[in-house]
Amino acid sequence: MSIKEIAAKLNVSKSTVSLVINGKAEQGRISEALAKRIMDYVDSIGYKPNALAKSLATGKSRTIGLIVENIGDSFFGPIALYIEEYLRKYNYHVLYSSTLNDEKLANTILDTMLDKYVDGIIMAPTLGQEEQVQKLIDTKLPLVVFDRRIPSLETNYIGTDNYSASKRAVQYLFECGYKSIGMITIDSKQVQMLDRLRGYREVVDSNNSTEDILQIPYNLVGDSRKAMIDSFLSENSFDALYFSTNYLCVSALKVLKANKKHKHYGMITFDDHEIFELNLPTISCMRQPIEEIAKQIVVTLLGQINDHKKPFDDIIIPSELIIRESTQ
Amino acid sequence: MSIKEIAAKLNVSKSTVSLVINGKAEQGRISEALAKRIMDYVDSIGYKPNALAKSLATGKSRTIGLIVENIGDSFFGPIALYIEEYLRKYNYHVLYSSTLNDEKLANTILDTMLDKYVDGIIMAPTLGQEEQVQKLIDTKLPLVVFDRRIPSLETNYIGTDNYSASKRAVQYLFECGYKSIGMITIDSKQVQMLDRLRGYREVVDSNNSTEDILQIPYNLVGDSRKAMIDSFLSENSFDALYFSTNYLCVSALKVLKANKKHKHYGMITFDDHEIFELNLPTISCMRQPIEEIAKQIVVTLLGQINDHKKPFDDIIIPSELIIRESTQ
DNA sequence: GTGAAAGCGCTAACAG
DNA sequence: CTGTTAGCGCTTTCAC
Repeated sequence: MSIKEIAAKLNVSKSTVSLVINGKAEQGRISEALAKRIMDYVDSIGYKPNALAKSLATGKSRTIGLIVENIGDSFFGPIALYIEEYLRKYNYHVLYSSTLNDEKLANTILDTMLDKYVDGIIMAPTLGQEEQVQKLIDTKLPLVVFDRRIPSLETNYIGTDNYSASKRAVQYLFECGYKSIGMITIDSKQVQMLDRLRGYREVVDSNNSTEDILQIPYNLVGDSRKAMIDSFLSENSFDALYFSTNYLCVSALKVLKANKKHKHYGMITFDDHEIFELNLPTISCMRQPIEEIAKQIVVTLLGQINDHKKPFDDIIIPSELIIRESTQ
Repeated sequence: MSIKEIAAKLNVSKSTVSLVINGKAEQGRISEALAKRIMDYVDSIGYKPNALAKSLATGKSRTIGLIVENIGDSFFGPIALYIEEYLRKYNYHVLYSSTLNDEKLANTILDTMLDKYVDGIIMAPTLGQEEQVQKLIDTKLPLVVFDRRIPSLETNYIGTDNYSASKRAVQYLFECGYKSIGMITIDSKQVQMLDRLRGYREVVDSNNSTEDILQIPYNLVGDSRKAMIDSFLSENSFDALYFSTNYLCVSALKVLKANKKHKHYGMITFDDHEIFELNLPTISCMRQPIEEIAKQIVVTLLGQINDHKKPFDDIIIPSELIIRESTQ
């Protein structure tokens, strides 16, 4: 049933029906009686406007594009859930895509989202997307970048305090009495990873200790990754480990479990994981407040949508040190 | 830039441009020279058609609605990732929503997806959605139900062999020499849970053992759930435990870790979880082949989209018994 | 107070 | 071979 048919049925014009349906009866100076008659009929047949036609006419789709690295992982999955929940409150829907850190794919995704006329985009960009994202910014489409900043770009950003949280984590290891701390991270130019690395270096230096860093290629997974970690542990003699992200720590736990020759290390990692509460020992970490991040993302995006000239936000939400058994 | 402007610029008509752009130059009997001239221009200005307008005109949105319980969890997250990847190959996009098992919310979500004119829906229904889903089926919109079947409905379904996999799991515990097996499950009418329960009961009976079942309310989480498990363990004297799903097992592991008075149980659970490989002991499970499930969902949905009269599929993908240390 | 009409950008039948 | 035309369903301005 379309607005046209309703109009025909009621012997009024399309525009009258449209105005009433959209609560603009007053402004359209429709008589109360007519408005009620229309509303009653509309309700009785359970009419639903065609969102597509509406979007085409208004230029607003009430859909937000969400581009993450991997919707199935323990960081982006929950983030996506919260984002969806907050957006729903404002009657927005979510079109999502995972880039799997593939720059080409990420750009294709961005293009198709623009085709679909989303009202805004939330993204954790991959490396090498500067140019595309700059173009996106130039279109003035409301945009929020999160998790991984692209330093050269001026836009809204929400993320955690990677550098200082990293410092706090490593400093805490020293305070626990560990003398020599190895770091395992991803061999990536992603800013948040570089910041975490920088934090580690500074604290190690200021404690007059020596750096021991293992950088693992991003796409090296499974056994090859474990093998790298295994030999890193064998060839060095630190007494504690710091991981730049949770899945590296999980890999290391698997290595430690499989190869009993390794000693016990003090351990702390960036990002929490359900495993860390159950492992023996339980694992200390710097936890990002995921729900808060999601909330700020939505608030910032809606702010931009409602006022295109709003100055960009740059919101840093501190991570929290969760102390468990691995740092005792 | 719109098709109209291109037409004006090139002094041809809109329809000519439209045909060429959609690769229908031949069928529209456009001269090769003209087609090339149009394509060259279109490429040079990087023209992108407005997907909204196209959808309105064709009635196809190339968007699929995905409705799950929780996009952030360890089952639906990865499923969503794979579904998206397969769908992308066919140039479809995904509009997703999490129901959090709330029937009202689930129905609202369904409604708004229909408004957006999705070309098909993939859903794991909540309880109490029979009526709504039946209406959906009546609309003939391509639909695939997965994970949780609604027995009264005739439509496409993809899921695992809950009943027989459950039997295999429990039987395996008996074969390992355990005599008395407790089951911890969700107090839910969801078919897959009932099937798993039924599998347990039958095997326990056929082994002349006794049933010991703890049914936990779905929305009881955190400490209250753990408390229930704790007292269940204290009040009974089985030597092995069977869990109907992974997060219940995770809760139990936390209880066992916290309360050292409990003995060691043989354990097996439905659904794998990254934790199970790392726990001490590692946990045996029945693993659902997530990628295969996602693939079949997409294949089935696309089949239905391409041929509305295709008979419904009902595909059961067997789960796999993963034997680890907890059953030794 | 109400309705006619133009327009959002595209498709597709049909006429030349 | 190519262009005209009439929609898709809705919004919104402006004239009556």
